[in-house]
Amino acid sequence: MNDDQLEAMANGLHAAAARLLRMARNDRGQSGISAPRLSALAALVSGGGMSLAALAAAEGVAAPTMSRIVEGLVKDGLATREADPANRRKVRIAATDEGRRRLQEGRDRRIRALRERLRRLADSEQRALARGVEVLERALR
Amino acid sequence: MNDDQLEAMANGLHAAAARLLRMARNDRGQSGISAPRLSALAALVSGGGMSLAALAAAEGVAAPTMSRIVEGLVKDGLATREADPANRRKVRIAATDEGRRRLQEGRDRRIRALRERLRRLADSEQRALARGVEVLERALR
DNA sequence: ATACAATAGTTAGCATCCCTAATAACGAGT
DNA sequence: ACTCGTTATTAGGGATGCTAACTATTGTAT
Repeated sequence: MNDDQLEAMANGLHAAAARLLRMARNDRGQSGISAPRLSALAALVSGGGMSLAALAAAEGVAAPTMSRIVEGLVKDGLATREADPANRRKVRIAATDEGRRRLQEGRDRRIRALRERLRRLADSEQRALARGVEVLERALR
Repeated sequence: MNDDQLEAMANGLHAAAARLLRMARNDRGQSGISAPRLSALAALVSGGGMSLAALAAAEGVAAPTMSRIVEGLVKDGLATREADPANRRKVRIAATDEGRRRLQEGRDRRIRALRERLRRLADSEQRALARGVEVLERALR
């Protein structure tokens, strides 16, 4: 594909991501957990326990920002924060069972809403989109 | 496609959107305009001048929130805010030439970065993704 | 061993962003 | 004129994000 075609595609992707983002933001109120906390919690669940710096890097935010997000998670019983025995400067942050449960609930709700939209598509469109998503995941990795 | 397949696709889409969102957020610092302001400015440019309520609805935020975003845009010379002559309760918000220029710059940079990633894909993948994006736009409309 | 530098987190302070509730200004109907 | 609805702004509270400054711990060099 030529540059113009690639650019048109990039444009469409950008617009679609913005729309998905808005849907996710509007969902935020339902779960009782803000988007940044939910996202950090997801990183903890999928990546296992990790240090603050690792979590901050994974989420693309500065350490102080993550420190406060974790503070909120701990206060709400969704994560634990304990000193690393080997290196007492480090903290080991991990999701609690409650955190895992709440995360699953929130994700389920968002995914379900999205799934309902996808269900309305024709079968050939669904397959085309599935293929596109596969490619997109590779492209963004 | 069955429910499980649709759900897997929704999951992938969700993850990809989160990644795109993060890329966009990290770009924010380059333009000197925050994401909400950039987004509101884009709505003004594409939709022409509009009232505060219309802009707030278009962006999916409450009126007071949009009032402050517009305040920032006006302060930075990116938009104008003037009373509607026909109904003096309303304000007519519009992008300035400078606003249009800055928006274009920011969007170009983001789109360009995305385009470079897409360029690395095989041609068949590019076509598959283009088709997927078309479908996605229809699904989200 | 002591001094100094590097690393890991937290605190402090500032600028948004987002909301609801209350307020101000205007327009329309009685 | 009075009242009610509409439109936008102000007030106030909670989060998120940053950089700079601080504490605590660990590593290194003399």
